[in-house]
This record gives sequence, structure tokens and C-alpha cells, in this order.
Amino acid sequence: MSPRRSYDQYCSASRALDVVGDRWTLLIVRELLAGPRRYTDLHADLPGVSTDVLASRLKDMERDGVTTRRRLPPPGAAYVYELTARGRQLLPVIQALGAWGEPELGDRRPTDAVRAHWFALPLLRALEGRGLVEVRLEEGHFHLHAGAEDGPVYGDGPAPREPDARLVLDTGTGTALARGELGLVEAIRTGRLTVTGDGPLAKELREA
Amino acid sequence: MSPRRSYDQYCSASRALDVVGDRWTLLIVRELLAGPRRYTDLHADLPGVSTDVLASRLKDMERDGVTTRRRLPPPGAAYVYELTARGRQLLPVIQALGAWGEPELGDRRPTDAVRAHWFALPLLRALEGRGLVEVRLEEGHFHLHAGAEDGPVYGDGPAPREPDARLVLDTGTGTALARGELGLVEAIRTGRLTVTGDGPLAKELREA
DNA sequence: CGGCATCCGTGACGATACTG
DNA sequence: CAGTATCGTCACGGATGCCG
Repeated sequence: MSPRRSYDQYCSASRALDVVGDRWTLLIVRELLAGPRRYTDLHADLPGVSTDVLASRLKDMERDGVTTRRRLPPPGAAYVYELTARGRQLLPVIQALGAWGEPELGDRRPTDAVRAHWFALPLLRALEGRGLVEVRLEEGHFHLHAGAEDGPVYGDGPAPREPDARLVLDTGTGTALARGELGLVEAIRTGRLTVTGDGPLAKELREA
Repeated sequence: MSPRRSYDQYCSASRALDVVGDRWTLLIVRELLAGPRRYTDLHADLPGVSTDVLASRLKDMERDGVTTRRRLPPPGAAYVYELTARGRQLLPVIQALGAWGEPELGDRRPTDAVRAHWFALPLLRALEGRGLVEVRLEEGHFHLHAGAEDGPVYGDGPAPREPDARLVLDTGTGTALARGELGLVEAIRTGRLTVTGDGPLAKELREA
């Protein structure tokens, strides 16, 4: 276990970077915002990270109170990594980075990996934490716990209970939203994004 | 010039990290939020950064549109580095990191460097962008352009014009504010932070 | 097969010295 | 003052092996 490298500056931003400033760390946090993940899943959704770096980061993050390691109950016993409450508080950092990075996104390069739940971040920002929403894309579907105080912030697959609204959109629309070229209300109004459900949130979105 | 290393993920947060995720980059941004700086000043206020890494980062940041390099008019001709508008938009990223890092700050370690203008970040957050404020600490004084759309976000030395309020506090109070143990209104109410000036902002702060 | 640990080549980093 | 040059070290990325 390497003693943590520090910038040695009495400044809270540099202290944050001491903990989450290493390569891959914040992307691991982004993955774990989708809920508990096994080592192999993390490795599969983070192309390019080497096995030893991933293992080392997960150890460091556990030591620093950002993640915990837990054994799943049998059947299917395995270790999963998940964010602590402190780790989930990194969401605003990821969101600020994501907002700033929108103009850098541009067109998808052939070398770029894509995962369906990466579209959760821009949608989460657009929804500003107003309930449980299920989202369907060609790449797969996921759900958003917008405004959840505990537990995962979003997750793969269908919502764990009846969602407050369901969104259906195609990849082009998801990309335009991610790039900030299209707003949520504009996407709904032009029919590129369909809202179903009869809860108050679904109605509010359709009327917006 | 090295071709930029990328995570190659179609996600705006990872694109942001492609640009500002390298070691030292965001701390250079934090320094430049205080206004134009010469190479030597940056090197002096970032203890531990090596000269070649600093030079390399400044080149990369200029290439990526985060900073510009400008020659000061004589006398005192020298090159200064400053943030572009795009670079200044990184303030929310620094603020989110700073907010998250507050619990990590703890007591000052003997190896920690301190600079007066690093106290600008927590104060800027507390003031929420409500005018031009001059701050005096034992370590030195600086000013905040809270809510400035163009130009530096804060700066060393006195305010360039008559400020909307002046704050005087000691190091312990500044540290408590930076650690999040003390709120701005609480600091004012307990007399640990003195507000002078007769503008509306100064009055509002005294009455809060 | 999932979850690492080990090894190795390459590149990034940090310290010092040196130059226009 | 503003970097470039050099060099040792460490972090990273890729591959492979081990062990439950």
C-alpha cells in the first residue's frame, strides 16, 4: 500500500485532488454511481484501464472512505464495490466536469467506447432531481434515482419500482442531449423524446 | 508536443478529464483564476511542480484553449499566462472539488504550503457572487470579483476600485471558514469577521 | 471464470543543472 | 526571467500467471 501522494497545499480543492485526482479514479466513481459493481464489470466498462491499476485504485478508494467492498450473499456470491455516502457526494464534481466537457464532446470518434448509463449523467442534470425515471435507448435501458439521498444515483436495467415517468429516445437524441445541443423540453416538444406514465412528473414533462 | 492522451469514452465528463485531468492542471487553473501570472510566479505558488511539467502543462492548456500567453507591454515586459473565457468556466469544477474536499482539510500539516488567495475560494462560495469584496488576512490581502463574467475571478492585493465591502479576519477564522466548520454569517455574528464599508452589500452582511 | 498479483516496456513525473 | 536539457524514479498500460 503506497502512502498517499499529496500536493501538500492547505487548500480543500487540492486535498480533493489528493484523493480523487489520480488517473481513472473519477471514472470509477462515475461507474459506481450506477450502483454496486464487480471488479470484472468495472474492468469491462473502463476500456484501457489495466488490471493492476484498477485493483490499486479500488484499494486506495476504500482506504480513503470513498468505496466499500462487500461480499454478495449466495447464490452468485462475489465481491462488489460500491460508493459510500461520502463517495456519492462526488456527484456534483462529476456533474461540473460533465457540464464543462460538453463542448469538448463533438462527434463520436471510432475509438470511443459508449455505455448506455453514461447518458444518465446529462439526463440527471436536465431533470434536476425530480423523481425516479426509466430511460430506454437502443443501447439498453437504465433508470435515474434523481435526487436520491442514499443508494445508487442511477442504475442499469429497469427501475426497481414503478417509475414516476418513462422516457424513450434514440441514440441521436441522447447524443444531442449529451452534447448540450438540445434541451430536454425541446426534445420532448419536437417528439424526439417520448414521455409515458401518468404520474405528476410525466404530465409535467409532457406539458413543458 | 505530445498528442493528447484520451480515455476514449464518449462521455463529456471523461472528455473534460482528457483536458484537465492531468496532474497539476486544475491547480494551475486555480492559480490563474486570480488573474494573469508569470511563469516564475506560478512556479513559486505551486511548490513541488517541476519546471518542465509546468512548461508542458502551460503549452497543453494553451493548445486546448484553456489559457493564453501574452506579452506584457514595457516597462516590465514579460510573458504572462491567463485563463480564456473557457478556462474561467472551470470555476464550478474547482468549487465542487473544494466543497467536497473540505472534510479532508483537517489541521494544517507542517509540510503544507499556504497562500492567501487560496482562502478566496471558500469565501467566494459563501458570498455566492454578490459584488466586489476586499479581504484582509495576516498572510496578505486579496479581493473577490464575485460573479464577474469576464476577467479574473479573484486577485491578490487591493481591489481595483472601491469594493462593495471589506472583510477583515484572522487566520484561524479563515481556516475555520475553509474547513466548513464556520459559516459566513456565524463568523460575522460572533465578531470573528469584521465587515466595513457602507454599500448595500456591506450593510446586508452586517445585518445577516 | 472472477479477482487479482507479477513482470516488463514505455512514458510521465520530479529534481537539478544549465542556457538564451 | 523563462524556460530547455538531462536523468533517475515512479506510474501506467498490456500481457501473463496464479489461486480460489
